[in-house]
Amino acid sequence: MDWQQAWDQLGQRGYRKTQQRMIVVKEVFAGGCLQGAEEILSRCREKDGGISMPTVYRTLDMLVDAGLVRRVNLGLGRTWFEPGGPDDDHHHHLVCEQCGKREKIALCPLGIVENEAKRSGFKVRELHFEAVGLCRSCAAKERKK
Amino acid sequence: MDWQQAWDQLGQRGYRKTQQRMIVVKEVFAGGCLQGAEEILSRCREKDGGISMPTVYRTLDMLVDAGLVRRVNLGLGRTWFEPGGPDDDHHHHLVCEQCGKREKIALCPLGIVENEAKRSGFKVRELHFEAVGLCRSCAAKERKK
DNA sequence: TTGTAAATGAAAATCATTTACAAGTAGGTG
DNA sequence: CACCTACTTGTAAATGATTTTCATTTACAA
Repeated sequence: MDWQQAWDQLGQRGYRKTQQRMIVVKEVFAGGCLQGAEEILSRCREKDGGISMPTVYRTLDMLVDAGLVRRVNLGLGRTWFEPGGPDDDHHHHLVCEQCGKREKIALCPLGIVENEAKRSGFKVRELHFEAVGLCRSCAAKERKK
Repeated sequence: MDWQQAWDQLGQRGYRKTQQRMIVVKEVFAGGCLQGAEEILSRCREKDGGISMPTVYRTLDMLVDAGLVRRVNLGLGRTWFEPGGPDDDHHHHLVCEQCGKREKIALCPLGIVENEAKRSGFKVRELHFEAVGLCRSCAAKERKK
């Protein structure tokens, strides 16, 4: 999905088509995975002029609500965003607690979780699934100490 | 493990045995799973008198470091703690985003994640794995709207 | 063009968590 | 036991991401 399709979807949901929102939507869809709000803000400002942080957050909220963007939580006190719905090819990460490097991991337990959840009538909306640890090079450095 | 064993372990690690730390350790081990720092603080104050928030956090940090308590992140802007080491019978949760109810889930993908991670030399230390969604009763209410 | 509900930015508020620092204390030493 | 000193404590302030408030502006239906 490109930003224009997302933009149309927002329109269909009754959101007003403002200049600022368009800028944010464009930038989020231009970026890759795991974009921070701060980073999105500065890219918006660089390329397109005035945008405020609250507007970035508000637009991200509506994109997540609309199922156009995923909110990713790595348990490190910050939130990341990436284009794509919850059912798209979402993926998870190995996060190095030393250097912050993030590696994609192919594995996703969403299916089995949904099955398990179904038993108690629980409806899964978001899956937080990230492994924190040490990447190869940081693990090597650690061993030298 | 009961609180006294944990207490001994802290001693063996060279931590000083202060009144305040003992109170916190007692309370954390008296509580169940997913205790918030705020909740731990107030229980400590109720039963044992003066303790400050920084001391609670500092003690929790050392318990986690010592592998006696787990830090659980549900991606909801807060951190939970529960007695038990990372390798004990740790478990994961279904978290209702509406009413906050948390159900244990038997499933744990730690093994397969470790395998997957090993391929790139990544050493897993902590697994964040929680599903957020709607519990049966909140899902029912949602449908009525 | 106009009215109005929705959206905006600046500044302030939140809220969990952490830090700085002065005052207090555990626990080894003589 | 008295003393020393590094480790701990509590208070108050800092932090940092995110959210709210509110006066001003804007999209868009009529």
